Amino acid sequence: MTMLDERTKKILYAVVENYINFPDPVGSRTVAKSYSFGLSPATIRNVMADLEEMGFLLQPHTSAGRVPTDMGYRFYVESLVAESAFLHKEPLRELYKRLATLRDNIDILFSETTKTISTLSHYLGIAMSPKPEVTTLKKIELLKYKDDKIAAILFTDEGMIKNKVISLGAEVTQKDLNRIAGYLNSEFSGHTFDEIRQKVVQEMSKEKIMCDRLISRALKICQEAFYFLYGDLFVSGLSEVLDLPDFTDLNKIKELSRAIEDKHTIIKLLDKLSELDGVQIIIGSENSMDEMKKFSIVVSACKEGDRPIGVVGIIGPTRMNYSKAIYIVDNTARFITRILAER
Amino acid sequence: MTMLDERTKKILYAVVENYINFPDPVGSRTVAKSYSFGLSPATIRNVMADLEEMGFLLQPHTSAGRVPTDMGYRFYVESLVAESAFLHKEPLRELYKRLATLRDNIDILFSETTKTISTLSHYLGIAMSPKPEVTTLKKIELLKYKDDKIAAILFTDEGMIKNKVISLGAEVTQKDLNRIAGYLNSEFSGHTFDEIRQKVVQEMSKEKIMCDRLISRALKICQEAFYFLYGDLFVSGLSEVLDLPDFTDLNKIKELSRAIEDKHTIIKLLDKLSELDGVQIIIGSENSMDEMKKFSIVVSACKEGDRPIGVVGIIGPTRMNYSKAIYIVDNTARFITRILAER
DNA sequence: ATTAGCACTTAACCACTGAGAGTGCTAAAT
DNA sequence: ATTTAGCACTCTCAGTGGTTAAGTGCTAAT
Repeated sequence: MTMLDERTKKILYAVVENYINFPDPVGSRTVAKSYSFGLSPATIRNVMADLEEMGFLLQPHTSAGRVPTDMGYRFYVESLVAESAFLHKEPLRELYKRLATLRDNIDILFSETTKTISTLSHYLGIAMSPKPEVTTLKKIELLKYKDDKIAAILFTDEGMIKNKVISLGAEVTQKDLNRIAGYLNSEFSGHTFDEIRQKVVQEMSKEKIMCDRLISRALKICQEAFYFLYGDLFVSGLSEVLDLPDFTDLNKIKELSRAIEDKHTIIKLLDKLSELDGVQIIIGSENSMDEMKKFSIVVSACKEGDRPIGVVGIIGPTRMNYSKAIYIVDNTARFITRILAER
Repeated sequence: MTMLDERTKKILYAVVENYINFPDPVGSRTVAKSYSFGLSPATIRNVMADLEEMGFLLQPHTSAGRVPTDMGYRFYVESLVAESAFLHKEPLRELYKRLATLRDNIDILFSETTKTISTLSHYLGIAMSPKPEVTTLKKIELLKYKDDKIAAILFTDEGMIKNKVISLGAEVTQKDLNRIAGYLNSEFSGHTFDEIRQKVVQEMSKEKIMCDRLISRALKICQEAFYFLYGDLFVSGLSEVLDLPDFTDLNKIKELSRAIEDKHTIIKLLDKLSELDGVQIIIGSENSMDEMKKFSIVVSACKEGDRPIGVVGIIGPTRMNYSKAIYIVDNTARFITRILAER
């Protein structure tokens, strides 16, 4: 990381903070006045010119003040994280009370969590249940549904319940289903969905096993049941962000709405992030998705031991109140982690 | 309905259609030219002035052409419906093929349907599963989940599967759960969720019954299970509508996004509409929700016999291609109805 | 090294203008 | 009695120029 002397840093932080609070390019005069450095605007100007040269700031046009670049925000955020500035605040427990009552129904819990996050932050709240790769099966139940159709109910260790209707092509009795379920549970419970998929493919290639009608049927059911299950992504608060001065540009709105409608790419991104610990921050162009290069993401995984059981976070403009965002995300993730652990 | 002579009607329709195709106020010249009435602009002007007086058209400003009012659109749409203009087109079967494969998992079916509708129409696609008032219980299964928690799996005649985790406060064996489920099924299957809720309240007031530990426990489970289940609303295609010239106004976008984020009010509206047959159209100010007074809604219920099993539709600007919208909604609703019936 | 002073740049605002589109009205034509 | 041509009028829109205010970079003095 580039080394900056203390004074230069302070001025950079001042610019960033001022811009976060007031969405106008900030000039040397403003910095000199509001942050009592005991320096004249002229000196500040020199420093700001240096900062611009180094790529931390830029001028929208010659006669305007400066605005942080993504690199500028990054530098600022690193200092926040280093000082854990966001930890010095009150926890939000009060506001989460309602969420605690939803602990047993994880989908609703996550979707409500996004609403809480978005009203708290005035940015987009996001939450995602774990990706199937790491979801471990607790129990599978098979219920006769109608004619040749059965319902497979999958219980995961993370507390999700997924159900899927499967057409078998031939009627099966509930008794048989119970035996099949018993077999599947003994074989697969405790394994991740990914492992199960692989195992199924392996097993199905063995001829001996496939001769057993029951087992072969069981494996086919399994293949169906675990096919194309993915983490659910919840997003809310679009109307919140539309009130921000950052979103007066119609194109930016379009990009954002395209990004959140094409959930797939966001899911992929969050999947990656869900493996890391603590609050993760991605600022503007650091983002690999094109549609997201004008936005920042602040997320944190909820973990049970080492296993991720969900991700919560915020999407907002790069001109985001990172301190507040980190604080909210960190608190929420800890809270969700806690109530899911107590479950 | 106001009586208009044939020529006046034709001119009104011409204005509406032109405006739907080109989003600029339409002038007398344009009408005279493009719709070969054999009339001069001056005559058209007189007629248009009449139409304005009657409230079918209005001028954004003195020197502009005319734009239809909601009443103008209404009159136009009535004529479309009367002639079933939208029926003379090819059915969309090809495009629906993918949807048919999802018939067993109604939530995914509905959410994918909204995507299909929005890409076809370039407006917002909406779909909703039936409200609990009319949803009838097919079967309830109770599964032991963890400690004192059980999972209730509700199968409905409409093909939905809902699950809910319930804390009992005391452990119960799976055997007991099966007996409880048996009791609940014999009592309640075939009834709507609403009826069940009422019945539960009634039963619970009878002292004799509540003495039976099993039954009292069963009723408590039921009360929990059927509490706060509501129809799921799916919406997609926001990025589609943002490309329309009607949505250059940021405020309009805000209103729309507020409306679709506050799903509750839309759900209430669709609930009402789901009881009616055929395509229902609500134009702008006809809408009772304030946030929706600048938009139009075209919906159709999917029914199995008399029972609504879902609603599909479109939300778009009042300057909507109603003919196309009606056509898409009508076709989609019929298609969904059909594949759900074959199920 | 810092700062005061000053010339310079630019966006934002405003008033003004002319072109263009479309109207309503009146008087002529059918 | 309708329809139409003609014309004056109205209003938006895009472009122009001038002014202001903010903020800069540079230079020379501190």
